[in-house]
Amino acid sequence: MAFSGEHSFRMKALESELFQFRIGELATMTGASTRQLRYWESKGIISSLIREGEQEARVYNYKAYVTVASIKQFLDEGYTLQGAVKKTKEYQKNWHVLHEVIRHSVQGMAVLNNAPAVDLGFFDEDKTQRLYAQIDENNKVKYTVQPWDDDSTRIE
DNA sequence: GTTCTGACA
DNA sequence: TGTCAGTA
Repeated sequence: MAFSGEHSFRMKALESELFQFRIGELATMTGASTRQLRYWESKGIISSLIREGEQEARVYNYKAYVTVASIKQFLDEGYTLQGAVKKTKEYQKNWHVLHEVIRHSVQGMAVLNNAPAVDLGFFDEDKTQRLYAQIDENNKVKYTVQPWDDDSTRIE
């Protein structure tokens, strides 16, 4: 059966400089208060992007989000701020592994057998097969390896 | 309406 | 850390 993928879009890097938010949004996203975010920044635990003046609104990037989300999680688990920061730093050393795997794996959406699928990229070194993930009626993830067809319609 | 800094509890 | 004040 020939592969008939219809790639609707390609995911841009999560760390894109376009992926930014202000303190209120970051607070909502992570559950941390704006007071905490400012306090942590004053302690050098987190950092926002460079501001023109002190009165300018803070802008955070994806890295700040991941850091805050991690600290907040450990805080909720009962760690002190100091402990949560320590834990976060320990994991932070290895985040590049998760980051690279995700960046190289999830390449976008595709349509397989008339059903939505996540394009997980090439399955083999020779780049002849591609891995796709789909979910069934019970939301269980199913993986499918399909021969890569260079002639398939693709939107870059 | 949102964010900023500083101050008080 | 929450909250309120007075700004920008």
